[in-house]
Amino acid sequence: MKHIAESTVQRLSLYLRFLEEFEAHGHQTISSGELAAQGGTTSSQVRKDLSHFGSFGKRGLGYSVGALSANLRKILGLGRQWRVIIIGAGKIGAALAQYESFRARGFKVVGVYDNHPARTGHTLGDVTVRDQRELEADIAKLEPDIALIAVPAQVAQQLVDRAVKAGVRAILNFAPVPVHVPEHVVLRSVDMALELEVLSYALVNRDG
Amino acid sequence: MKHIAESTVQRLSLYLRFLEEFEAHGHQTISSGELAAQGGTTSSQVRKDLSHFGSFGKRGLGYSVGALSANLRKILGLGRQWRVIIIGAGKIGAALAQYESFRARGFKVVGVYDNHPARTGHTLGDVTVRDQRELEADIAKLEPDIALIAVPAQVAQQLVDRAVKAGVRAILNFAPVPVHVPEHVVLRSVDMALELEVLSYALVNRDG
DNA sequence: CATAACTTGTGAAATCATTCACAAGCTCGC
DNA sequence: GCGAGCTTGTGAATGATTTCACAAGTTATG
Repeated sequence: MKHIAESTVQRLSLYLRFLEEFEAHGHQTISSGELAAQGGTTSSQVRKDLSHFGSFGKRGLGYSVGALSANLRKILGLGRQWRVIIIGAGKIGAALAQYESFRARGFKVVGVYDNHPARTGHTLGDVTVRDQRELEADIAKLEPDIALIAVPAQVAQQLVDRAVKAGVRAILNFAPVPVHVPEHVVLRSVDMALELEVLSYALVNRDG
Repeated sequence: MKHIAESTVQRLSLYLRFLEEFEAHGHQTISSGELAAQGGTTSSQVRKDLSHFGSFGKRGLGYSVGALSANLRKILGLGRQWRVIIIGAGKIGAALAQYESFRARGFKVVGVYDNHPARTGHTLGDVTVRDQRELEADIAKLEPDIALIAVPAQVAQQLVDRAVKAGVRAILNFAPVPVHVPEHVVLRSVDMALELEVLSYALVNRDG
């Protein structure tokens, strides 16, 4: 398959959410224009995005809400439950461990790790925070697909390295520092401080 | 000034961090290649990014670490302290209220709001959670520049609308739903569930 | 001073993403 | 069954971003 832009994948994920809302409201079909309006994009964009994966609509009618959701779930790999561990049980890590939208979308937190004795042993959601020294053994046992990194910037890279070495294939980094992973590992980052700086730039440089 | 791509602004923000680290290590100058290596980009990219704003380097030598940081801080609008309010004091909102990297970068949390009686009155960092009914009056008084939205998806849009109507000019949305703002307001979103779905896609569609 | 070794700044080229525009297909009403 | 009214899927055009390639400027050395 030809390479798909990351921005396309993000939009597919949004489309799926709107479809689920539509489904809940009992709608049977939806047009590219309606999907576009929700996500703040254009109908052409929606059709182009979907066209990379096949023909899901009916001309003159639109898309079947149920069928398109099913296809998007398949494309996005959401047919299964993904196993997630969280490294770092500070404020952010703890919040993520209990974040309802993860569970709702099939991402199950199977482990939380910290190296601070005051934090281990406590229960967050339905897992107990364990010592970071258990990380490698637990990854071997629990076989998580994804690790969320929620530790201070200075130690983020070394914990990414440990998780990757132990077999994790995808990393979502929340530490405010870029981290590096080998070719075969998928990486994304959420840098909240950076987002604020982009807002700062926009406030100071109102262009339009 | 010609319009600057958002991706450029994000990179500038990263460059600034590296420069500060370099500064702390006592280095005087840095080349575009060294800056690029840190951020996982190319030296051309670094030079092109900076060239939109002026000529900051010396041929043959590189960039003065101190001078370039100062310029980037000015470009990004980080010379001042920004006032931030957080709407929603659940797990995520509470974690954001105490997030050290915000403060470190000049973003000061001046108010936190929730409509849940069990949450109001508690102190997070150095502000006390107040009732959401105080929102409009407080915005008029505190004049925050930026509002972080950390409420459930169903009520995100209405709180964005209230904040905007009361005078907030920039929104950082953490609710897992797209929200809409008028022309004159700056908006960015952090959608953590969506990030996981992009990872899911990448894991299922290993292309390269 | 001349040369070697670097490094910037920047047009031009290449790549990537979005928008346009329209033929083709479907449904409905009569 | 036919025309009117929609809507998709998609090549072509446009627009945006990144990479390339190199002239020009700087430092260091002898």
